[in-house]
Parts: sequence; structure tokens; C-alpha cells
Amino acid sequence: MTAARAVTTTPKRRGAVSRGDGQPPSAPLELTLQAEDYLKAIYELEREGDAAGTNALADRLDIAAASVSGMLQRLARLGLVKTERYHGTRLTAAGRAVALQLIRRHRIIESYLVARLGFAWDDVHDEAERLEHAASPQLIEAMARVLGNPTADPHGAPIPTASGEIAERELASLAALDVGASARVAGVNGRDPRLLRYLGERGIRPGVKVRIESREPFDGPIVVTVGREKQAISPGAAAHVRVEPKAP
Amino acid sequence: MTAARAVTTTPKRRGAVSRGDGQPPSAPLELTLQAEDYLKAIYELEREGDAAGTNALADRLDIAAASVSGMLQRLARLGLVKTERYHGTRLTAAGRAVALQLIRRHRIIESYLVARLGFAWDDVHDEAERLEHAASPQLIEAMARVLGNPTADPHGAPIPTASGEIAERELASLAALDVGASARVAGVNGRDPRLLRYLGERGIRPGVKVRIESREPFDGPIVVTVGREKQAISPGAAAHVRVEPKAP
DNA sequence: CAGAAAAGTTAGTACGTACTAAAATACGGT
DNA sequence: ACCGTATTTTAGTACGTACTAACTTTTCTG
Ligand SMILES: [Mn+2]
Ligand SMILES: [Mn+2]
Ligand SMILES: [Mn+2]
Ligand SMILES: [Mn+2]
Repeated sequence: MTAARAVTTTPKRRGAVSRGDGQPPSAPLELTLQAEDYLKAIYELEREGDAAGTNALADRLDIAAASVSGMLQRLARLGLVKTERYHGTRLTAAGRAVALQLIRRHRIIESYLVARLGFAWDDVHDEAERLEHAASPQLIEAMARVLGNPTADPHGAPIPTASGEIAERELASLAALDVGASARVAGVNGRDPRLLRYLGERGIRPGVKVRIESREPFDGPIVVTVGREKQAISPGAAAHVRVEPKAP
Repeated sequence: MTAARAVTTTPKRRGAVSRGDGQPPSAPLELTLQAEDYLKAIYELEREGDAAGTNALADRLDIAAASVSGMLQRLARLGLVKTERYHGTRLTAAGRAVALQLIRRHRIIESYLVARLGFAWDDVHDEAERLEHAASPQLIEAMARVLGNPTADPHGAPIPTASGEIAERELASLAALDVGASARVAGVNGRDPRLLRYLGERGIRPGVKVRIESREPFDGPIVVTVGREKQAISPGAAAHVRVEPKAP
């Protein structure tokens, strides 16, 4: 017999970092950094489509598809995910709760770094990507309190509440607006710092008012008025800018 | 052949969390959270004695001695540690540098949590123990800047500089002071939150002036004047209080 | 609808980290 | 010098995570 160990008692979940939650009540549910990131990625892919595909996940996480398959089975075993063999993966309610808490941590951290520690908005994502796994609920709530419980991160993405509610809005893309239309920038999609910096330098940030002046054919530039300046940006870049259409 | 992989090219250091340092220059040296904690523990044990013993390490890290043996071999292979078989382990210069940077991160984080996020001094250690592995140099320096580059953490321990210098002072213990002697509290050793809270509630904190009023025999209580109140504390607790003896 | 391409899974391996059990070494005291 | 205890190391195992290669299933496409 291999010692009465891996029977019922959870053996301390190797590799998982205890964040001081995981109270006795019901399930401790200590997840590794990797598992958490998978769940977040599945959440995002589910939002921008249907069930999350293995390859799409592999792509986003920069991990081989075979490895993703394996992890998905582990997550399924933990009841965090439901995979329809060969047809994609969805979060269970439990998995979604974990993902939303992680997203809350991520976005509050990003907000705090920008508001209190002088970080640029294009420079916070990677830092948050690591800290989100280490920060205790106590720390997160302290940051949120200091910031006055913000509801959106520096990129305009909504911050889930501590109880896991999120105000996801369906927004148009700047690239899809008609010529002549006005809109308010709600946020910028995309985690690429270069894109964020580029847009930021041109004044395209959450809250700013924009107006489409013209659009060139053959995927040509879109000319937008931002503040009192005109900017010509590519449809590719514009596609990442989410806007809230506005009356005249 | 098993594919030309684990030959010379470091294969991305599995399990290590990239903190955005690890520049191309010379060695990337991406360490896991565990390796970092071992190095820190070795540093501390070396300070309070000679070479760090395997059992002492196992004890401090709450890990089986056999596992420690294994990790020490890995750290030795990485050139961070030098083990004299059966006779303890010391840090190499490289290992000490890693340890000091980690300690810097830890102590700046603790300082920041207390100064800016309303944490109690007995409540920051565990948080820092995790964040120290995730925080980038950029974040650490931003925190330090905001605090005005503190030189000691909330427990009075010195903070190494960014270049790895530390001002370790040999201090007396409160338990060792003579009756009638006055001293300034320099810091409190010990990571046990209960001890910290206990001492804090009695006004025993870094910077405070104390005077030994009496000491009972048979390991009896030590009576100390703190501010205008007298406190009777056990020699065990007093042993953790480091003091700087003072003229009259 | 057949065949090819795309998407996904399995098999086999590696590595970091941890554990227990057992063996080796060191050391203090007689 | 010898013995028993304490310390340390080795051996063998487990598990999470990742990889490549090979296979299977699904989905397009002509
Ligand atoms: Mn982000
Ligand atoms: Mn992450
Ligand atoms: Mn500490
Ligand atoms: Mn640590």
C-alpha cells in the first residue's frame, strides 16, 4: 500500500499558492497560478464566442494544444469546467466564480498601479498578471477601498464586484462606426502594450469623445477627431477600441 | 535521441515566474518561488549561526529534511549555494545577491502595506511572503519611492539597497538587558503575528524607549517601562525584542 | 461525398517539488 | 574505541505542468 495518503484528504495541493482565503467552510479549492490563468482565458474566450476551443486557448496562453488538453481534464476533474469532447470547453458556475474573482483582482491591481504608483496604462498588465495570483482578498479590498471602489480598470474594462457580479456591456468597435458618427471611448481591448501606448499617445483613452471624419477604402485609415486633433489610425488598431455610440 | 532539447538551451525554466527582470545580459536566472524562499532561509540561518543545517532549514520552511537535501543539490547545481556534504550549506555570492533582493522586496512590501494600505504590522508578513515573488523591480522601486526610500521595515529590520547592501547591526535582546538599563527598541524578531500583536498592544514597537525595572528569578517576568506604563512580559517574548542600549 | 486540412486527443517524456522509508554519516559520552 | 542518537543523504514514488510525436475526430472543400 502506498500509505493512506491520496485517499480523501487533500494533500496540501502541491504547487498551489495559499492566498489566505481557502477557509475551512466547504471546499478550500487551492488552485495553481496556471489553473487560474486557464480559467480566466476560458472565461474570455467564452465571452467572445461560444465554448472555448483547445487551440484558441493554446494560442492565448502560449502553450501547446496537447498541454491544454491535459489541463482541461484536470480542471474538469475539479468541477471547474465542462468539456464536450472535441467540441470545446465551458466554465461551470464554480469555475466562473473563480475566473471572476481573478479578473476582479487583476483589474483592481491595474487600477491601483496606475492611480497610486505612477504606472503607465500600457505597463500594468504583466504586473497584474502575476500579482493577481498572490494578492489576498484583504489586499485587494484595501486597494479597492483606497481607490473608492472603482468600477472600471485603466483600459475601461468593468471590475467585477467582490460577490462576482460584472457589468459587461456589449459595445461597438470604433472600426465599425459610420462616418460622421460621434461616440465616447469606453475601453480598449488588447493586452499589447505597444498598441495601448500608441493609442494613448493619440489621446484615445476611456472617457474621451471621438468623431469619425472619414474612412478610406481597401482597409485604409480611419480619420477620427479626438479632442481638437484629427488622428488617422488603421482599422486594425481601431478594431480594439470599444465605443459607446452617442447622440449628436 | 530525445530531441535536441535539454542540451544547452535553458528550456524556459518550468515553474519559474518571470518578473520582468532576467535580462539577456549574462544569466537570466529565473528562479521558482520555492528556490527563492530557500535562499532567503539560508541567508537568515547563516546570519544567526554558521552554515545552514539541513534540519534547521527543513524546520523553518516546514518541509521534510529529505526534500531540503534535494533542493540544496539543485541550488548547488545553479551555483547559488555551496554545500559541504553532511556539514551545512552556505550561499555563494550569487545566492546571497538573490537572497538580498528578495529580502528587499519583502521588506519594502511590508512597509508599503502598513504605510499606505492600512495593514497592521502583525499582518503583513504572509502577504509579503507571497508578493515578494511576483513584484517586479519596477513595482518595488515605485513603492520605495512613494515611501521616501525607507531603510527599515515595520518590524525594524533593515532594508537592503537596490544594489544589495544591507546595514545589519548586532543588537542586544531586551531579555539580556540589566535591571535599570534604558534602551531604544530597534526591532522585533519573530514572524509570529500573535507575538507581534501582543507586543504592539503593549506599546513595544521600533523606536520606542524602554527601561528595565525589574526581573524575577526562575525565568520570571521582566518588568519594563514603556512610555509611562509598566509592562510585565515573559523572557521568551522579550528575547525577540532587539534593542539598542542607551546612555542614561 | 471523398479526401485533405484543421482541431483535438493520447502516448510518452521531462522536470521541479514534495513525501516516506531506509541507509549513511557524524558526534557526544562513556 | 564504541555505541547510540541526531543529522543528513539516497531511493523510490507522486503530482502538476509542459513538451513533441503520433493518432483520431471533425469540418471544410472541390
Ligand atoms: Mn490586464
Ligand atoms: Mn495571471
Ligand atoms: Mn516579514
Ligand atoms: Mn516567499
